[in-house]
Amino acid sequence: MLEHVTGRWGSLVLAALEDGPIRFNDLRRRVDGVSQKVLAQTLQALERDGFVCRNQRTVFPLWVEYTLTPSGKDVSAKLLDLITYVEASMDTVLAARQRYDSPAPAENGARARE
Amino acid sequence: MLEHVTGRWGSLVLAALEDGPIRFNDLRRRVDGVSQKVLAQTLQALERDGFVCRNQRTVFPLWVEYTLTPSGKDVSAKLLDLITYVEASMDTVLAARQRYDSPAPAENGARARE
DNA sequence: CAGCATCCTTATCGATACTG
DNA sequence: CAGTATCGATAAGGATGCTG
Repeated sequence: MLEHVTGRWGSLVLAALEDGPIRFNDLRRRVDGVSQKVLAQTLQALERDGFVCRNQRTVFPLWVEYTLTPSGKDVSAKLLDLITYVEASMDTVLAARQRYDSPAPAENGARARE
Repeated sequence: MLEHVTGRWGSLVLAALEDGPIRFNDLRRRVDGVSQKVLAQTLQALERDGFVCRNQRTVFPLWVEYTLTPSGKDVSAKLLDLITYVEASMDTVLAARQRYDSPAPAENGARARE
């Protein structure tokens, strides 16, 4: 169940829902890269868990909009906090990766723990 | 890169590292269900991203311990906030699932519970 | 102890086509 | 528009055996 919210798509969908009600295809465009199949699955899982609310219009023109439930908002806020932090750390992370990927550093006086 | 920290194993590993330095096999026991292969992969990804620090003892008895870096601590804290909230919502979520999974409510007049 | 290499089984995802 | 159904590719994950 944690994976529903922390997983790749779950977190992006919850984040995208932050800005209010949104319809399926708009959401799909917003969450760039998600296929409609996966988006449907993700939304169903989140709805089942009570984090998003599905609101269907049954007369023409018909559409479905999704919103966050109260607990969905809580989760989404915490998620966004995390995502924002991680995005802000991008540069640092990329630098860390280069250090990690580059050839072994020269030996100076410092040693690993003994 | 976000998936490294939000993914199933990444988040659990970061959360497990909250309590301070821990060795590989202890970590493996702590993060219940992770295989050693996946744990090694996860740790490498997190180390590469600069969220965890690997500290290897090169003399006998040899072991490796992992700790959170400063940014790792930040991420871990935010993650733990989320995990704690989600865990606390378990009951609510399970109830929501039962509602979702139960047979469709009658369509005219008689409504399920609303 | 920590971790790599290999094989093999699943789960996940994308593309496509079709329905209410 | 908002999905469902099916198929095939591919990536993730487990089991086992081996190494510094």
